[in-house]
Amino acid sequence: MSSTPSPTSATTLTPTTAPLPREFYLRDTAVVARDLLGSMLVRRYGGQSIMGMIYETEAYGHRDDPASHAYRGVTKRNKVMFGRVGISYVYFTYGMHFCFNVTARNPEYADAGAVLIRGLIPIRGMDIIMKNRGTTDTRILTDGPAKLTQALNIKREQYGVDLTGRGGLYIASGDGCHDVSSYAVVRSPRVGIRKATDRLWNFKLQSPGTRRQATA
DNA sequence: ATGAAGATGAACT
DNA sequence: GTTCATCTTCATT
Repeated sequence: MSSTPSPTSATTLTPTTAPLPREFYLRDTAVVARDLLGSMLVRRYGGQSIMGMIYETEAYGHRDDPASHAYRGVTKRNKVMFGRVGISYVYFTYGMHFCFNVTARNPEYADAGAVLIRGLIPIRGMDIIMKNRGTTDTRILTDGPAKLTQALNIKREQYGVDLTGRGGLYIASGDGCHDVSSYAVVRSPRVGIRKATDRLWNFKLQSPGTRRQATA
């Protein structure tokens, strides 16, 4: 990923920290995924504050989406995908990694759905992020779904957390931080899955002036 | 009880 | 581009 927005360009202004309201997540999951680009993931614990701007997301649907955890119906793991929207869905994968999603769906036709957060640009709490990640290489701090959970200390305890309040973990509007409208949004097939590759449900912000990459 | 796949990352060639 | 570290979840026996 050579064309992601740079950390320095996003830290020029102070962002708002107002949580996105519940209604934000009561829309088509893919629309929510796209609209989350440019918003802020906020983490507070131990008296410290970490914030990152979301630049890559992925939508996962309900029973009609064979790539989704919700495809085969409710299980102990995925039950929050069928509950209230705006809730944290954290799951463990590959024996060592956590991934972070926010539940979202249009209740008119979907009974489940979630948006996987795949990439952040660090905005605040760089020292804590580096400590949590065990590296000072700013290029690789939060550029993957499991890297960002490690960077923000998101684990099983954050399963089911309400992301619409000012708690220890929430998502805020990015208003005032960065003019996202100046970025292109690139749509691609979802990463690491082999089903439903015709759905372009991976969304990425791309810096202005960067050539759009071919996406099969 | 058991097995296979998996929404991954790091290190290496 | 390849390999491996490593284990939960779910489906099947």
